[in-house]
Amino acid sequence: MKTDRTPPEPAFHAHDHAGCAAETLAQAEVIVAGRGARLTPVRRRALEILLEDHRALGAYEVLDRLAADGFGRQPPVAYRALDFLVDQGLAHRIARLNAFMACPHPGSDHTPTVLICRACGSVAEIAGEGARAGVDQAAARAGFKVERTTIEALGLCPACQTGDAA
Amino acid sequence: MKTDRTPPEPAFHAHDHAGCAAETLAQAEVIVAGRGARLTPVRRRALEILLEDHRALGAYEVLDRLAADGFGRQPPVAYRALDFLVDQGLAHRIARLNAFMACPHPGSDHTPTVLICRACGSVAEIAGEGARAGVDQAAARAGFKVERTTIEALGLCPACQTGDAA
DNA sequence: CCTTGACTGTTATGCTATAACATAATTACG
DNA sequence: CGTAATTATGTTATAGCATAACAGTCAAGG
Repeated sequence: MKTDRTPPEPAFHAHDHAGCAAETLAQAEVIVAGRGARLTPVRRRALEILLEDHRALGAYEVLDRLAADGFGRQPPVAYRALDFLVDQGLAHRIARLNAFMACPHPGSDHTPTVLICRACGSVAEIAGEGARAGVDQAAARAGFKVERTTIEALGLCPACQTGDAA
Repeated sequence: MKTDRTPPEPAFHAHDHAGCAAETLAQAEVIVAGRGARLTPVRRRALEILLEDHRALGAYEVLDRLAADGFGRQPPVAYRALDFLVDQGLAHRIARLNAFMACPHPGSDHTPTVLICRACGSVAEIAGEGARAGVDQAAARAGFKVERTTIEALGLCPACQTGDAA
């Protein structure tokens, strides 16, 4: 049995994506069940859609896909499924993009840092504990108590640094 | 003449706000002039509006205020003024809130960390260099080249930590 | 059963943001 | 100056993101 976490640089490298998605989905099942919540068909399908690619998808993109699969075609259908996934820690909302991505290693409490490639649009999540510590420290000096952080970086992924650096 | 910067914890404390706003506005004039850009009436007024309070304002709030002052009443009026201010570093967009705040210490190149009080809605900007270093370091391990960061924290400001901590 | 609560679906609406184009003001320069 | 180029303002229209409110459905437990 395989219980170890994806290594801390899961992001922009070629990998067995079908396997990576399947594994994450399996983890999701376990996590949700363990909490007494239900990974219903819409929710599961929404997660599958997010897992198809390491990109961020807008709610309406997800909605279109869900509608095509026979689910409802109204915005709340997508937003509810996505909100559920976010609540369960199975997906993240990317504030800068008003979009959503699957969490590549759900279950562990974490403070994600999201890396967004401005060239190819791919999105990766890395451990943000270092950055989070910096935020906490600076906030503490102002007497502020941090509860949640949004840490996102825009830049160039490894593949896109060759050539189109402008 | 006073050219020194606001100290690095400008945020949630009582202060001479009229003076703080006036001073920031004066700095803005200098900065903009130094770049050959123009702080036109709408732009100046938009900045004044943002400076009135240490809060984040939505574009449409700013728009209403501008319209009341005789400027145009259509969204692009506000968005253009706000985009200008953001470009010049005189204001920041807060991704989490889809809103804007005046930069309390414009002119210096900085990586702001934005602190958002979920209780009173006040917003403060603190130096984010520590957090930024954490982001850069973690990103470098993934081979990602960071260009811009969005670092925002939601929590409780000093004043709101007494009592309503729930 | 049948009640309760959770889930899905709908209609309707509101908020956020930008494209595209017309007019006016400012600046640069011959 | 005066006129061309540029920049800024304003408008209409539309696109994109998100949620409130309500109706019907389904599953689990008493």
